[in-house]
Amino acid sequence: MEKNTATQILDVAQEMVRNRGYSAFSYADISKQVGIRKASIHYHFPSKDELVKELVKRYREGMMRACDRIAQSNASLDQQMFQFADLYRNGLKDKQICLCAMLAADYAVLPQAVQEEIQTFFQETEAWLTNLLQQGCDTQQWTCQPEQEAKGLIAMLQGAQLLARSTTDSNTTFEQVVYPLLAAKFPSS
Amino acid sequence: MEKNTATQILDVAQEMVRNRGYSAFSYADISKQVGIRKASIHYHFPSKDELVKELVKRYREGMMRACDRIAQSNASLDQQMFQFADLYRNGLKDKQICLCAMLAADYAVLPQAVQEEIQTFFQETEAWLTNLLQQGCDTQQWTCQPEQEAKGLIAMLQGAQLLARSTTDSNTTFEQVVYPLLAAKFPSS
DNA sequence: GTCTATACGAGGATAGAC
DNA sequence: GTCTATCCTCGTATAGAC
Repeated sequence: MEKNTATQILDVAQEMVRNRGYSAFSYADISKQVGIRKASIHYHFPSKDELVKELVKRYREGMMRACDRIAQSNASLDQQMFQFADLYRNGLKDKQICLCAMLAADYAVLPQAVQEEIQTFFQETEAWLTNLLQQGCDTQQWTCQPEQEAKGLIAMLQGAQLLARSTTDSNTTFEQVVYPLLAAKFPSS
Repeated sequence: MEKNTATQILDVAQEMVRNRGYSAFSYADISKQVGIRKASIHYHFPSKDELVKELVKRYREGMMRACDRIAQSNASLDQQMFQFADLYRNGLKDKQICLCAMLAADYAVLPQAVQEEIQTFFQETEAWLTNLLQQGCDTQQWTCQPEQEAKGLIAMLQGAQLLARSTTDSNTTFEQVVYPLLAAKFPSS
């Protein structure tokens, strides 16, 4: 099954934003990779702002679907923790960081609609993780303050991706940082 | 004592890069704030690449001086830990993140000379922090694997700054994440 | 050192033909 | 839906006068 043009545009745009940020990608860049003219992109996405807003929305929804798949699996809580972290490691392919981490850096230059999507992304992710930690708390597997802990973990995951960018062995860096810490914090029961 | 023009340019440029990133600031922006014409900036910094390279160099050296001041104070190891974290919290004024965190995000579009400066920044910071942790290890105050732990802490600090950007109460967010974690990990002796 | 003037390309966006 | 053609603005950078 072939992807429609709008989807192709979003796919290419996503890769570019994650690599270069909001200000450093252009319709011309997309044009080359998708194989249509600049003007044609405006048919699908009237403005750059619109395009990026749709992009973040799609990304956010995909993230929540991935989280829900984890929650609905039969995995133990600590396994779920690691699967969540894996979302970030797998995202790191080709040194690309999380779309919303990149856009959090670019926050000051984003149109308001996009800023709001970003906020929602982090709120939802944090809420999901808080819920997972709360379960571990309830069953006395882990001692923790779920909300703070959730914020801290997300900070570490996003930060680890950022650091990994400027390192030759990016995957190694990420794993070196993240997995030992998780293993220490969330022992399997 | 008045600042010379080159310093004023760097100061303004630093604020702009930390706010908007490498691609989203221009000579025109600096021009307005410093009060000279675009062309005059080229006298001090022939190209944007040169300017940013100097900027990162200055920032890196300032960071190392700040770290050395901490190390040479009479503070206990855990106090030094908190003072190090404070460098990041204080840097967060006006939601500006660490210059090198921003440029780590922009890494893919940076000229090579700047990429190398960034790498050096993180290497030096990590080395300094590793050394501090090693001391705590040696005196058996903390049990830890200094290198991994250093990477993890820096990741968390940079990540916390990033998250704090897209939050209304940025300082609160940062402190909520960072201080409880430090207090737990590095109890005062 | 700073200015004016200018070159030249890239960026986002629109109009109108097909 | 996609194209060509075009507009206008902004970006980096240079030349040369003061």
